[in-house]
Amino acid sequence: MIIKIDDYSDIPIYMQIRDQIVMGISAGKLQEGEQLPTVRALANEMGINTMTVSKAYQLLKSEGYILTDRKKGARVRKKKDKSGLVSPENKKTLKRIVSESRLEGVSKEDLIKLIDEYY
Amino acid sequence: MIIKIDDYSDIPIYMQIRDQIVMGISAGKLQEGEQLPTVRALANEMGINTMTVSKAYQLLKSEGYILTDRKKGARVRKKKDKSGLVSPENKKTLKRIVSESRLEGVSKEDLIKLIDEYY
Amino acid sequence: MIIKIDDYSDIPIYMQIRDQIVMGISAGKLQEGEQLPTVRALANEMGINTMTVSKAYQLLKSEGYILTDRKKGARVRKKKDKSGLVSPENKKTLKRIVSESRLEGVSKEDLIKLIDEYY
Amino acid sequence: MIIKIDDYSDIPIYMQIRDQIVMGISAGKLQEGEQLPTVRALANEMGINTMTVSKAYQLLKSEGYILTDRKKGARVRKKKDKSGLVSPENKKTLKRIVSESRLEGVSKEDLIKLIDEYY
DNA sequence: GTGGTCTAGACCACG
DNA sequence: GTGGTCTAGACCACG
Repeated sequence: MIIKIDDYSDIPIYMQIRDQIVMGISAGKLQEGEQLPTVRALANEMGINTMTVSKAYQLLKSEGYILTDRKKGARVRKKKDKSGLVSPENKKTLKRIVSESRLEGVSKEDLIKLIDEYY
Repeated sequence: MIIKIDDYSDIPIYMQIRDQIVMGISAGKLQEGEQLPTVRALANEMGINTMTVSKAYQLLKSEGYILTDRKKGARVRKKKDKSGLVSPENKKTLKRIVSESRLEGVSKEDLIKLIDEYY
Repeated sequence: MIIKIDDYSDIPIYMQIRDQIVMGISAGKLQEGEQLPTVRALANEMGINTMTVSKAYQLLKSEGYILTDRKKGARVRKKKDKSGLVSPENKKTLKRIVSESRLEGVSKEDLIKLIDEYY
Repeated sequence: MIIKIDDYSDIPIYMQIRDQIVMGISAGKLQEGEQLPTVRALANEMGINTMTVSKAYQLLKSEGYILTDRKKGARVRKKKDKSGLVSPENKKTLKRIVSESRLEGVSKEDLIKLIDEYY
């Protein structure tokens, strides 16, 4: 899996890494149990500091997306305890996106199509 | 329209103001041509810095949501040239939200219901 | 509240800070809503790096113990959503402590007295 | 006695082995004088490095839990000179656990029940 | 070789 | 002035 950083984004690098790994897991590009690149390898490859990658991994760990093993590095975790709910933060953001899109003349159907495409 | 600020949110205050005004317009709470409170009045009412409100208004202006006039103050603008498209940024965010929700066990139908509710 | 770091402890500095703040809150030394020292102030006072203090604060934030406000810095948060449960990690540790103490000849009553004292 | 290792725990493997042997002794699963498997045998059985098991045994020896004999291997030691005291480290940890549990809404009685259960 | 921790120092947006 | 982010570089325990 290739991780692409947008240098001009307002989203911090460690968060961009985190987001892309989460999306990779959801899309099945990263299989359950699959090994992630080591902190050093990813930092090297991306030309960024190990601390930044480490921050992303620790966030993913605290969120339950990955597990870290002293020997084998980080692996994708089987997510248990699924809440079945959209987080309050995501709900707020979703509401904002719907509002903005509506004002741009996007139809409800088009938004649903996007959900359908991304799901 | 009442604007509520969460001091502890990660979203900057000026952006919270901007977001709520956009949602207010989309929801019809703020009608086209309707006058917004002056920067000073809103800042006073909310107990925040005028610079913060000013920043929100400038952003809204640059995005085409409002018009400012030296005499009449700020007014809701009739949005013309609607693109009919979801912005690239919003698409990315939507994709992230769908991914996270999916991994939390949220069904596609539940996400669509939210779109339906917010639209 | 004074935070004391044990340089010889195996527990990382940022975790010692975190632990002492949690205990301070529990003991009522830090009241709900009370302001914590700024990251820089605490780092200066303790003679350590701001990143280390920042790490402690971010952990406390992610655990729901504190809130950070752009203006006022960090404050003790009213903990909602109390689980009413001892965490699995703490249960394991408690079990280990009981086992070790038992082998040292500590009576059950003495352990209960400690609980009583610390609660 | 079976020793289970959690590869993803923050507790080092050698410490997990040590902890489980201590708890095994306390629970009577390992009797006084009973022989422990050789370092090599345990390492083989668990599929881990002999150095790791060796480290656990050396720690147990230094703590007075086991005795090692070139001929007979490692045996559970009769713990003499019991201090009758909870170690300072364990006291600190206990205090932290009580604080965290209290803030989670755990009652003192529930904590005492746990002590009762584990003792 | 692995992740984890820490420092010194810098720059940034927010307000 | 505040917290947040990032770098370059170092050292550490674990295995």
